[in-house]
Amino acid sequence: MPKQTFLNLPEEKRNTIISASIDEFAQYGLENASTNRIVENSGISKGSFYQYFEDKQDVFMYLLSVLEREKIEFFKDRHPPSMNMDTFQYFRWMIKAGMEFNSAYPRMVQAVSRVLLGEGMYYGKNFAENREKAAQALKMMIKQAIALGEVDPSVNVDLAVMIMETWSNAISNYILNEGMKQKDIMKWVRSTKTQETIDKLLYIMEYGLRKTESEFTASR
Amino acid sequence: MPKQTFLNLPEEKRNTIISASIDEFAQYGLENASTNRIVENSGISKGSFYQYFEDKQDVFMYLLSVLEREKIEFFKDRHPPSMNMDTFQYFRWMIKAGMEFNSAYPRMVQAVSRVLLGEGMYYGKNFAENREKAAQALKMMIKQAIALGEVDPSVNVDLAVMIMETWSNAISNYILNEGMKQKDIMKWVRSTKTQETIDKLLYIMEYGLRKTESEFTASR
DNA sequence: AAGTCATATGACCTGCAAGTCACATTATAG
DNA sequence: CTATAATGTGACTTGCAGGTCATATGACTT
Repeated sequence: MPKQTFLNLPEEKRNTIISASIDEFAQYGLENASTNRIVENSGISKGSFYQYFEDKQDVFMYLLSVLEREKIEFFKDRHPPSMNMDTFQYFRWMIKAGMEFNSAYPRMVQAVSRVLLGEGMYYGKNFAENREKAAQALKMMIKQAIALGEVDPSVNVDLAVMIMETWSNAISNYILNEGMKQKDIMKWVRSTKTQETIDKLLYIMEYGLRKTESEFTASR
Repeated sequence: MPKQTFLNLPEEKRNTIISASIDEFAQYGLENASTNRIVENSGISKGSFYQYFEDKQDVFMYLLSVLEREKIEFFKDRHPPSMNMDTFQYFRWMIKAGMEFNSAYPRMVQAVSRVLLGEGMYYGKNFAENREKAAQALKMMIKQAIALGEVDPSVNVDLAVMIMETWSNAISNYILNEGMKQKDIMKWVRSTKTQETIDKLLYIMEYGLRKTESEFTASR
């Protein structure tokens, strides 16, 4: 975590540094990020950097914590529209709310996902707990869904977790990548077309790629 | 591509170098791979390395080409068991044959996927064509499947490609990671249990996670 | 004004990467 | 056996990384 010195800084200066760090991580990941470049781009000296942070991983951890705080804040007064949703409806709500959040903090989310998904896998177990937490929540959800008879009970729970994680990441990545190309990402995410794309993707997760008797219609 | 000097080398020496490179890429990816370490671990001198290859990317490209050659060789006399398979059956056969291949060259596949999936996304467009080729084949397959009424025609083709790529990578990664923990990866991949896991995963891709009237039974 | 403390600085250290090159060794040919 | 071409070598250069530290600046106290 950052040292007190950093927290004492005027907000503007803090933001400049954080912003430069986000850019650096988004472009180079954690391992290849350069403190020298961060320092240059935020207009502070090398020495100052090390008076603020332990090292670049410390900066990243701070980023993570900020993102988490923002997420809690964001979800604080957001609740599923109804109490009687099934697991898939709930998941859909969650994904969509997640996309709303992502489009509110696109650069930060991009930087963090790049590191977590790209290097987190191979980067010791620094982030293991981070993934573990999300996985646990999903696991609970799936167990419940099986108990409620919504998910095929013959599906191994851990496999199901893997599948939902994969889907969640894929959708998130897709929306973020496409969204970053737009001029107004939030507007784009909220557009009917994008929402329908998300619906369709989740529909496929739910019912599969194969054409069946009950068909998805984009209009509903 | 490697220089003639490398190709003139006795096979054994070539293999030592390639093997060291695979280990290096598998552990560090392309960007963070060190020619110094490769050179140490293969017992050649720095100078020799640069008489064999342009740089480490050159080595990796060679690895890619070897893998592709081996794959062509491997699939040369492997054909789907029947002519009247639908798209999903064909995909299933393809995935399973792919897993067979992976378990024949686990380290090489691991190194290559790590680089392609981990860095390829952000690494300029050096590998763009590589992905493009696979995507094109998938796209054809899906278009055909839609034409045959096997896949929901309302599904956007590019989305479907993304989904099948994602599934394919997820399964491949899962099997490779689990497989590397086993003492005999090929035996493990061929085991009934593993095959059933693959079947289940593909079944879910096909019919979705939601419990429906027609249920998958592991025994068939 | 003098003293004290937090903050800022950039030259400087070490370490390791990529890549080069003059020279040594070995193979091949005449 | 000698001359020539091919291959092998590792010390060296350059570049940039992470990280340190003596010194400077400036704000606040008394």
